[in-house]
Amino acid sequence: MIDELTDYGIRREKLELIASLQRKLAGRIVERPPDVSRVEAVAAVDVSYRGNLARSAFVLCSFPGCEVLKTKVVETEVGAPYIPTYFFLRETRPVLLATKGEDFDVLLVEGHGRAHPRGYGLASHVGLLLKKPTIGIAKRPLRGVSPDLWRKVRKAYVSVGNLVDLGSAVEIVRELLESGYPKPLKIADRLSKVRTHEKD
DNA sequence: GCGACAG
DNA sequence: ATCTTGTCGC
Repeated sequence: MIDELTDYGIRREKLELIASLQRKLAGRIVERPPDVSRVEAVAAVDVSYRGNLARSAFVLCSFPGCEVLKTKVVETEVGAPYIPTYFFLRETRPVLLATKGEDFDVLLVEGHGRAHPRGYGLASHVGLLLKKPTIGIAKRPLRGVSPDLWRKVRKAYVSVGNLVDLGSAVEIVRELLESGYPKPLKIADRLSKVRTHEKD
């Protein structure tokens, strides 16, 4: 871990600054119930890694019903290491690249939103940057985070990213479940791991 | 005593 | 996440 930090030039002081930035930006997250009846398209993004390459898959589904309307896969260089609670440093770029130019009402992000030590995970960061409703979906909770900040829906830990409230997030996620996990994310996960290059 | 922690 | 064989458990 410490090697990775030095490799990427991220020192402890730097992380402290980033941590305070997260606490500051957390205050800009808007938690309110969207008009779920007007949600027609839900998107999801997931990222897989191979060496120094990050492969992001974007999936757009109808809502309700969850029929796949569009899929896309893009690749970019990995720019940061994975550090617990600083996951957004590594995955924001790949996620934004995948959603660039796309339209949707709600975005599902693989990772936490407010269910984070500083109330600001990847899903919140992406939601703030895109100014769009985002929901954080994770397979495990982060240590020391209040249970009030997330809801366990089958196999998924759901939390507010931005522009939604927890109740609505849960309501939306419930509609998309397939074997206990949001279908759009399952598809994105699979697509992100699909081979795109002959050399694979 | 160290480390535990989204992907 | 990714690397990787067989193996323990629901």
